Amino acid sequence: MINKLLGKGLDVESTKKLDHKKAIVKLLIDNENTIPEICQHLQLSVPTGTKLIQELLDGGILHNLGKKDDAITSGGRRPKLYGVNTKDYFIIGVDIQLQEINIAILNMKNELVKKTRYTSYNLQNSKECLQTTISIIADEIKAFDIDNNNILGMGVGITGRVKIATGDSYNFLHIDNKPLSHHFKESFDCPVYVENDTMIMTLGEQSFGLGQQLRNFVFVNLSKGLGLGIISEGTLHTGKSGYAGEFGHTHFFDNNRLCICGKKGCLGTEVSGHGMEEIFYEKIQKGEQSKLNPADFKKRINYHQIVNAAIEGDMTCMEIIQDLGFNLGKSLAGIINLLNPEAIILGGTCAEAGDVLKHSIQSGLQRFALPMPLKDCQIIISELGAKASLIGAGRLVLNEILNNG
Amino acid sequence: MINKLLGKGLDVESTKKLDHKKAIVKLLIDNENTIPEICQHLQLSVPTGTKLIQELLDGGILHNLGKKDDAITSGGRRPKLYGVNTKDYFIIGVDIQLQEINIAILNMKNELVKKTRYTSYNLQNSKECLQTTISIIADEIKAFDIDNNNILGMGVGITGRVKIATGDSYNFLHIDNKPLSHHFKESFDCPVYVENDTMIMTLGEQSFGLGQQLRNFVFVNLSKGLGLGIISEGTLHTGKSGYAGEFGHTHFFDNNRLCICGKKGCLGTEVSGHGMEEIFYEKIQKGEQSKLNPADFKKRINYHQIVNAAIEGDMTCMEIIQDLGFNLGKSLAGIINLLNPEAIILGGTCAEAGDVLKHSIQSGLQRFALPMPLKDCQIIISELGAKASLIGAGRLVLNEILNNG
DNA sequence: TCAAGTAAATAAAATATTTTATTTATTATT
DNA sequence: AATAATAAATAAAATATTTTATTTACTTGA
Repeated sequence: MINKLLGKGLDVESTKKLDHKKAIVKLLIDNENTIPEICQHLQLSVPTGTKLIQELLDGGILHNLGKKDDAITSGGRRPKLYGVNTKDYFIIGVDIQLQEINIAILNMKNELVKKTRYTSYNLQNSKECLQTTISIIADEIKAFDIDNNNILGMGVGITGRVKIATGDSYNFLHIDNKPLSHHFKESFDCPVYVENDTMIMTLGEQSFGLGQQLRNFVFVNLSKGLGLGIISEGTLHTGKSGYAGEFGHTHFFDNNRLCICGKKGCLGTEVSGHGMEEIFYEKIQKGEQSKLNPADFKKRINYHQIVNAAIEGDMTCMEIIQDLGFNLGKSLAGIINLLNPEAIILGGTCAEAGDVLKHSIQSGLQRFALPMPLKDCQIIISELGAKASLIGAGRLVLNEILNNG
Repeated sequence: MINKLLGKGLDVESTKKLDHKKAIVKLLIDNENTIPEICQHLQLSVPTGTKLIQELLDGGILHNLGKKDDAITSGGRRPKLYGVNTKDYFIIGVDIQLQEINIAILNMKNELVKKTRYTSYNLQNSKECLQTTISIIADEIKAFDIDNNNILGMGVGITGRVKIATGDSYNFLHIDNKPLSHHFKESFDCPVYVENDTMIMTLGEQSFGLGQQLRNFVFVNLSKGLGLGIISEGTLHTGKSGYAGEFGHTHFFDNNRLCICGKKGCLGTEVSGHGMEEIFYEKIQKGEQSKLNPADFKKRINYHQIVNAAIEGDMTCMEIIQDLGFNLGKSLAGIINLLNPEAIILGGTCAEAGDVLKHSIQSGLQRFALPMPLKDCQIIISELGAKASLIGAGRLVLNEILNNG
């Protein structure tokens, strides 16, 4: 699909030309630009740049956005602005969590056009679940009424371990011993890329706001579990098999809590949504008071409720968040010493706790990180929130089709 | 200098042509190659490749190495082999440690031609020490009788925090508030690049043997202190200011040992050469026996002696190494979970302990790392040993002059 | 409002690169 | 040893790209 848009028809185009075209599109995803700017950026002469852009306009992938109206100028002919076509081609972003699934339609600027959240979802490693998942996505695509030819690709973020090279999700939807991407490709007939949720959120942060400028940062996904995404020298660090970022299983506590990984004392046994719930119930058992009284609820109280109660000032819940934050800070101190990042971006559902969490993390950092790298590192609460995964999924597709596709 | 060799004379050469030439030289540093191979690798046609190579031969930077004699062939004209000129141009590698300084002459293949070790050296942050250092290096250059025009550059690895972008070493030889690279440039009149010793050793490992093939690995510099170098997705991770790798200051112990960083419980208080010495004396004080009897030595017993005694079977010293190894393994388990590296390369002077160390590290890893990433990761003892810094220093210079210079 | 100045876009000329064809060198086979 | 097969190196023709010059479009300031 993308190759047709880039002008690769029956006659073979040189790889170099194709690479240049991809580079132009990649550049225009994040910034509208003029011909001279584009040419300077790509080290091309204006005539060749113009020719390539003309071909891309003919292919329909780029749009002429009219003349640039710049307030500050020293005179001269006003250049035309070019940008990607945001109206005709789309990417499907899918975010598969344990108890919900989010589906987005993104345009070529990696902007969310539509986003739907299904909360009555239950992720499992079964054929039925795969079928349900596929039909939910299919319905969403149908509802938006896009021609299949206009779908550039699908990006999928899923919890658990994932090998991006093969599109294999090991923990969930691993059916018939085939990669998840295989099943999705069969159903949707477009390029499909699958990644771990934390990785994809990290990509989302990288393609948005502050993250764009940062060559080295760390994204903390504090949800039911605890994961970490690393942007190292500008690229997502995936490691040999794509398993990087399993921060929650660092040995940290001398506690006796058994982790899902089979070990004891993992950071994630206390520093995670799951850990918050465990600790909450222990506190209640010990007789501590909270506005969240288990007797008032049919279901087990979950970490979302604890976070909200803390925000509203509930002392017991606040304590839980603050203790968690301090320990997270203590452990992130090691990360700061190790990676000297420019920022730590706090994301995941627990990041909604906001300043309560941030300040306790900072106390932990202050105590345990080296002063020099600590000074280099900002602590930021993610502005993307739940959108991070979907934007990241879009970015994953754009990266892949414009690098290798 | 390098630009003259690359053929950049009075007439301006295009950046693209220069980039191609640099890419050819970069390729030929590690492998001798034929024209067709080079052209395929760089996506160039044979005629253009041939032309560029001819120019590089004229410039004297490349050599024709005669016909390739390949045992396995399907017939056909035998191609000529080309490689970098290893006879006329050199790089100076300098490795500055607390109590010794090593100076090497390297050829363009990043091979050690000559190596000299000065053990009566004492690194300090004084003008005198800078003067001594400069004259030691100058003598070494004079002794080898190289024309200054034939020195491509100087790479310097120094202990302590270093900002490579400016060549600033903060802890030592920081004189007149000017970067160390400035002082060296003044004295030696060639490009000078300064980096932290662990970083430069990591580069050394990357440019040698197994390291060349690895996209993700971690180098452990276990000497007097404990540092870590990270190759992430093929590039050295330096972090925002170049402070990355301060693994020794991760909070790890509940001990009361004060670290030089001012904190207590740092990993390096026990897991490091310095820590080994402290623990040794505590054991002796407690009445434990060892073939190393402090009464027999005038000077304080140092970690080199402890490592050697352990190798020779001394129980007390063996215990020290094994305890250290287990704790190092436990802490590296976090690194394996976090980075999913293909290998951990053990270097630094303590790595001479060899299998005793390796096996105890592996017990720690086995207990605390996640099985999947652990399976991905080999534990290797560095084969370069003390040469790592010098080879890394050479690689640093080659990288810099062939990327930006 | 009109020149003078500035910069983008286009056209023409000059280079550079690639493709294709040819020649040369080497190996394998008869 | 002669010939066919194979692949490198070179030469010639075909493309592509860049440089330079020219034209067009817009801004500024008299």
